[in-house]
Amino acid sequence: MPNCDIPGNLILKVAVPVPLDRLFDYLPPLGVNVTELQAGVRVLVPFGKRQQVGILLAVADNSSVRMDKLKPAIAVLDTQPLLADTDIQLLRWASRYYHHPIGEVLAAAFPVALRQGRPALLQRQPCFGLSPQGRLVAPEQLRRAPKQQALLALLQATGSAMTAAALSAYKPALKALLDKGLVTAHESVPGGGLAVTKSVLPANPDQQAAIDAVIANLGRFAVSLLEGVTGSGKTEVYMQIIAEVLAQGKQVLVLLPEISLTPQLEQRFLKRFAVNLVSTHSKLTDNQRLQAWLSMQQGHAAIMLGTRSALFTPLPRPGLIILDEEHDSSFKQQEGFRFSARDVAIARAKGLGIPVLLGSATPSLESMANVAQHRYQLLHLPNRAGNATAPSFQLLDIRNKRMQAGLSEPLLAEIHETLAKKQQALIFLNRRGYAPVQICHGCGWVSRCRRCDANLVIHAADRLLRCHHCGSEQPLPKQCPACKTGELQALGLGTERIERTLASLFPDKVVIRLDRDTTQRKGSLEQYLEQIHDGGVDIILGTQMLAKGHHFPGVTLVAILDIDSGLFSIDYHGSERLAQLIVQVAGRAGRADQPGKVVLQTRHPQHPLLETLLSKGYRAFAQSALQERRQAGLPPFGHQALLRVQAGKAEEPQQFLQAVCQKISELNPGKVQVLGPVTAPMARRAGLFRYQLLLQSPQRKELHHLLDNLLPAIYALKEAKKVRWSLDVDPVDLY
DNA sequence: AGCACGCCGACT
DNA sequence: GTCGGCGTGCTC
Repeated sequence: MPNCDIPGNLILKVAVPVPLDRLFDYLPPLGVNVTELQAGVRVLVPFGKRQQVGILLAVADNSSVRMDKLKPAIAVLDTQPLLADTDIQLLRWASRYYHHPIGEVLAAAFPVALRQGRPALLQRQPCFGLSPQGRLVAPEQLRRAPKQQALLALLQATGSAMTAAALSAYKPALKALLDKGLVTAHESVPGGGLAVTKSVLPANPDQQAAIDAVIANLGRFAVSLLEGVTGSGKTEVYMQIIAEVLAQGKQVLVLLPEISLTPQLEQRFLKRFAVNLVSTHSKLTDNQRLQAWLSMQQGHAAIMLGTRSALFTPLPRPGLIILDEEHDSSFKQQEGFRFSARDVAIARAKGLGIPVLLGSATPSLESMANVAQHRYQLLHLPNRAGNATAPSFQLLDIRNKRMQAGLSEPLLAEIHETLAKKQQALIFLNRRGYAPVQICHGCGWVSRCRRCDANLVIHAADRLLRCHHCGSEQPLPKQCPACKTGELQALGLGTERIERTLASLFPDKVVIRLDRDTTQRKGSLEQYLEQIHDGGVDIILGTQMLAKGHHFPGVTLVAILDIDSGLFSIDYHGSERLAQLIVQVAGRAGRADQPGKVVLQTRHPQHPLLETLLSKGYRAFAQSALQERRQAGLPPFGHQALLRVQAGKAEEPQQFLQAVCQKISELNPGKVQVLGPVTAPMARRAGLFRYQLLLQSPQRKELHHLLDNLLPAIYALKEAKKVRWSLDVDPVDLY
């Protein structure tokens, strides 16, 4: 009955950023020539009682909505599409693949300012960069960059000789390039010209092979995995490939897992490349992010450096996508539109017909499997650059050993020895706070969170008990809240406690703690890193963040205090993460003249994971872990989707998942396995009861076919209205 | 997700 | 008599 043709009327099909997986139809705004409207422009539309900025996806001559329900759009906000058709197709594909509403998926491709309807206006003003000398330079100096680029192209085209005329036209650009070491001037040639060549920058044979392999792929789709140990010179490989892409006049997108790594790489790139470079991350203002996005979208910038959300930046001259530290789980968005930036980057490159370069010292098991199946090309950098030797590992069996606050005596001896040689020690413990729980020795009371299935962590410096899951906190009790008489004790270890122990054991040494609590203040991490590099620190202690990217050349001893929790994780990703963590943390140590030593404290020295990893290396570990995954039918050999639910009363998620299971059985899922419903590993969090249902199939197609039919049914369930639910396709975290 | 409407308890 | 609690329903 609905489908009504409206002769002579054209209908706008608009994606609106609301959690409803459909398009909304509008009449064109008054006075707008509909035939000139293109998909990819923003439109301001009335939506219920409010206004929304939507994206026009199509103009049609019919609507399935009754004519009297159609409202005219308020305004068209752009004269040109902000997204290219290939990117709209990519986003529509991602919406289907992740089963996430199209309007929200499209919104994720835009910087906040554009989502709010601000004009897509590129300003020239707020761009600053670093000069080769590391000084902040103003816009005029940066504006020279296109000339430098043109000069490089000229040299490429004409060989080496520059005429006197070209020399005078490009004098400042040439000087800049000489300063950067990108060109070498040889001698004067007759007529007042100059012989200039592009410098051959140093690359060892492995690096050169990797560079050549990726350059050979330019202009077509291919995925390369650059497996390079820490210090093997991955960045140099990236830069030489980027130089070639830039010489071809194309753009490069570089994705990184963490904002703390962006400035480092940005400085190296700015020193090297004579082109406009922009970077984007969450510490920038909305307008700064808008400007970075627009300068890429309008082709002014040639390189964009950014985190996950930068993936969708429009590229009018796409050349290459690089995704560094590809194993890092922060490439998976963990809320809302739960996409994998790695997987979507590959889909995007395929659509654009360009190569993707994935880099890691510890590639994900998925990528290793793709190499084995010849879907990805493996490029290997097995050696550390500059003769640096790989660190040696030592498993320290701490069973029945005397410990001082988590530090065994042999480890303390190692630390003493290292400090005596004026070298630095790095100590890793992935638990912040003073102690993970407080307990009453008299009555057994424990510091439990009232809203979560978790303990309150002692934060001694703040004199607080704090929940790491919901953030609630209370003053540190001085007497037992239950029996009032028993002695309160701190149970277990956190970085804060280790810090105190180290300070008392090494009173004349400088100990620095790096965790979320000490680096919350903006710029404090950078300050600490500088202090460490200047050598004013003897012991570096910290969590996760030590494992990522930063190199500490003065460190020769690395200790991981507790690896056992990773050995027996409930999530099957645990062993992969532990192996990556061990190799990554180990990579922080050692330099050319001083090989590093890595000490792992464990009560399970015979654990097969450790034996394989330490005696045969990461690749052998990955192979055996993949073998286990294959036997268990787990990813990447099986495919998963996780339905999570939470609500204020325990019955509501239960009833919801029961109804979902009923629907699944009606839809006859074939080979799709249904695991659950079960309570989530943390059954209650922030006062909400949490449950989940895992769907798994050996065939991706079958799983997605089921989801295609199941999702509309879930939206229609009356039980769905009482809960908060979300679907996670290819989950990397089963919590 | 917002934002309405709508029908039952404690306040000026 | 109203203010406001959050259940249910809709958004072209």
